[in-house]
Amino acid sequence: MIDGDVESLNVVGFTLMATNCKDYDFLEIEPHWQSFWEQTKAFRADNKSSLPKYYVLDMFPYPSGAGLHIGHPEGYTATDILARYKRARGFNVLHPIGWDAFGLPAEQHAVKTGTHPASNTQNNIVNFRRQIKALGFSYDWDREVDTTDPKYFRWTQWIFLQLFKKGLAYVDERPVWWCPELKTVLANEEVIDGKSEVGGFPVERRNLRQWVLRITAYAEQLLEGLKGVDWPDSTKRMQEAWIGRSEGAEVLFKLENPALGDLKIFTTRPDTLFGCTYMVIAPEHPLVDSLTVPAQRDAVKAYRFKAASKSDLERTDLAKDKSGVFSGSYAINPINHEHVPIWIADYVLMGYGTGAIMAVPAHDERDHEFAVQYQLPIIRVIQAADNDEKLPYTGDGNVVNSPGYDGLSWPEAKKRISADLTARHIGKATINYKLRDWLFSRQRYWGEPFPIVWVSETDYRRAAALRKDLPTSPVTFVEHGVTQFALPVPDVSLPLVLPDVKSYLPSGNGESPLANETAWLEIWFNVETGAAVPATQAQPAGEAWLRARRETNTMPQWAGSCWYYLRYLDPRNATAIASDEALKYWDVPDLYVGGAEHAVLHLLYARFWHKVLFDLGIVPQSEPFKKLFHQGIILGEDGVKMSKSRGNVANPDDVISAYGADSLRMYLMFLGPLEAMKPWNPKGIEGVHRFLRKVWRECLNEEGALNPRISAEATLTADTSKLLHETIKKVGDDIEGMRFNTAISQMMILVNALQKEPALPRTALSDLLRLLAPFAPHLAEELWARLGESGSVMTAGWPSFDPAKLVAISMKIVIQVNGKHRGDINVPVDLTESQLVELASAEPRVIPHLAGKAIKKTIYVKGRLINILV
RNA sequence: GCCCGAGUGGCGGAAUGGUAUACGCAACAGACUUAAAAUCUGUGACCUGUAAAGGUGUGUGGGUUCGAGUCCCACCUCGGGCACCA
Repeated sequence: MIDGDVESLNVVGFTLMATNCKDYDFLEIEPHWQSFWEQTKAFRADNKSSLPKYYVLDMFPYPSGAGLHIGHPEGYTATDILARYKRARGFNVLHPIGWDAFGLPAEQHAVKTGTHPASNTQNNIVNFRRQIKALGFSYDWDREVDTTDPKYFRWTQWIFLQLFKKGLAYVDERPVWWCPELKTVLANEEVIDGKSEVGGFPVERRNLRQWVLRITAYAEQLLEGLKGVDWPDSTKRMQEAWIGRSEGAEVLFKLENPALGDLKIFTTRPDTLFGCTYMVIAPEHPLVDSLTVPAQRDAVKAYRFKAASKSDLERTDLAKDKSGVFSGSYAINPINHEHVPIWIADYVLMGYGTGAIMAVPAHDERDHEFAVQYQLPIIRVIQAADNDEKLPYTGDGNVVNSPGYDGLSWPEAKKRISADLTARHIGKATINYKLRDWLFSRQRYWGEPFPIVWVSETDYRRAAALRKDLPTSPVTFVEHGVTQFALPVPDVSLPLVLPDVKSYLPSGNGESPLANETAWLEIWFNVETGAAVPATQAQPAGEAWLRARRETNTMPQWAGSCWYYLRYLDPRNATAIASDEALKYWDVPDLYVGGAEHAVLHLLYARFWHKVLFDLGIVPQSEPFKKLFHQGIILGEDGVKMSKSRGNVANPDDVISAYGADSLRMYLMFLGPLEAMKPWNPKGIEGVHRFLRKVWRECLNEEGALNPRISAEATLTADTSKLLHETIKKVGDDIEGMRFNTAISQMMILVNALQKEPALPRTALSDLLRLLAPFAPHLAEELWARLGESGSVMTAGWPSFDPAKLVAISMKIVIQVNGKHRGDINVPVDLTESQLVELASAEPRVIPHLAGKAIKKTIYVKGRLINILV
């Protein structure tokens, strides 16, 4: 439907029209109201509004062929309740959905069937959309995004170009899984026990040309930014551990052979420098060859070969046994001029620090294990406070055996030694991170193509003269001895779409299927317009035309999901990722709900991109997700993770046809705390379904007409009236605190009480339906209309409670004697403590416990309990 | 190994340091019905006791407190994350 058509629907007439079913026929009611919401565009969010805004975001799904998993509606129901609640509270709510639709399964499907992954993806999206709409979620469907839509990924490519121009993207050789039999690169999940998932062929590590993003440049900011966000502590800690900041020092060790220069090491414990008895360098360290003496050459060569053939996984699997080989060379400890042997061992990683360490076996467990195995000396330099003689000792203590520093506490010694090394120009305090740069390319078809072409050095110079937007230092890669230069396509030529290919199989030489599309690949390229013609044709006339080869890598699935929350703000904008006004008005999501499995990667990558966009002045804030919440996993009936092979999968479609979407929504929320892991119980849904039917019967009689107990003049009994106000308060508080299970319990308690009322005021039911509407919106709409209320229940606002009604005239006081429960009494609220003690002491159950004893002390907790100590 | 989180009826779970087991499921008994379904009412931790009542109970053992499921210490079990990070 096109904007503006809404008027012609005669919205008012439609609104008042409920179904006329006699009993709770959810199969008729739910589609009816879904189509009402859709046709009236009831959930459209306006980018201009005087209302306060509320942006609530779901992690958008990957539209798999299996359809919606029961875990999807769990989180989606939670955010939908909040969205509907906030609307009722007068907020302009943005609640969008979309599809994270690039990815491996669609590509594998294409390889198998030969059909374009786009068509399979679209089929899956149609199915997902149908399922999500059947749940009655209040998404603004005008803002739907699809990461595989060129109008969307145009901006994914554009953001990549901003990173590229800022010097945050580069090309390097990186190891990937390679299957010689299949002649293809495999993803981690396609490798099972060292064999390919398809066919079970052996796989190996092989270096291939990859795009890498310099996320390490943002390590400090990514760490710093965590302090200000409202996230689960465990997630923050995981990101902190992933970034892995550690403070220490780089120290230069001179080598015995001065011609070889210095060996630079990183240590977090410069205070233990006197305890260094040997050095270790990684097998990949550039100095390995020159440090290896002739007598050790064969042993080192064999060791290096063994280490190289090990995957990262194997290297860490073998973590228990230390292995290594002596190089034959020595380094000189700069602080005491001792000569220490240099070993080569794979427990030192080239990718961390400097790939070389000073080993202090007395105070490091790994060094100690290694030293024991190879009989290397061990020197204690930290004395344990309790004189613990056991080594290795990694606790606190004072420095010993360190002339000039003895007696200092280790942090003090660390400071002093670092300073002394700095002064002598043989070391300096440094910070290291575990965080690695982000491998950002895949040798696949179904991903965003890189908006990059490769040209010769001469052509790059010509391009640089015509273009002002190239990075300060060019990105290059040496292939077959020739240096290639990466040239970005002009922004105006985006999107760079995927060409159709004859086969979705990889090229066979480690490149994506795109490498086989010669006409697309080898081109004459216009550096100013981005236009291209196949290189087989004659070179077009003009300065701007260069000979180029397109980049054949595509981007990983993360790319599209790194910024989708921004696109929702202004999804049809053709000139920017979103307008400045939209970015300012909606700001970042007020709440982001999704699985904890994304605690590190997605959330870290998206934060990285956001910070880059912030530095470029494109977004107005430095963190994308203010508040984050993880929903727990829903397990199968057997208490085990749902999986097809176990046959314990619950299908939302089946549940909807048996009980309705409202029951499913209610049950998912009633199951337990949203963040908890909980088993699915098909019987349990009966309970919430009965509750909804009970609500129906409170409103309507068996003929579907108004329940005769309802009238405008009726009043509730005092207790139920108080309960109604308590419920209004509690449901609101619980929704804000995301405690949906207890909100539902409270509504059940209220309805149980209403059932016992002789007469029902219409206002009480109107309040109840407004409380229920975020949870069971279809039923609430239907009953709202049939109760004769005007408009949609969603526009009726949130009911308010009267604090005065919450105050009781009498109170129940629990009596304790010596902390033990001995009954309770109902007393007026204005009773004093001494009056209360007097009354309590006279209670038949209490008397025997006080008999013959003097009251020593009484403790009165106002309105709750009196504890008498004897 | 290290870092988190969690252990409460037959089950899912509830409980600002203040009546442990709300709400729901399952079960049992009863009402309505020719019958069933639906609906309604009631029962429900353990030990002693006819009962009234008393005692014991939130993974185990200690502690703080007038009072602990809740706070502190140690341990056990389960779940999640990380894993030679110098």
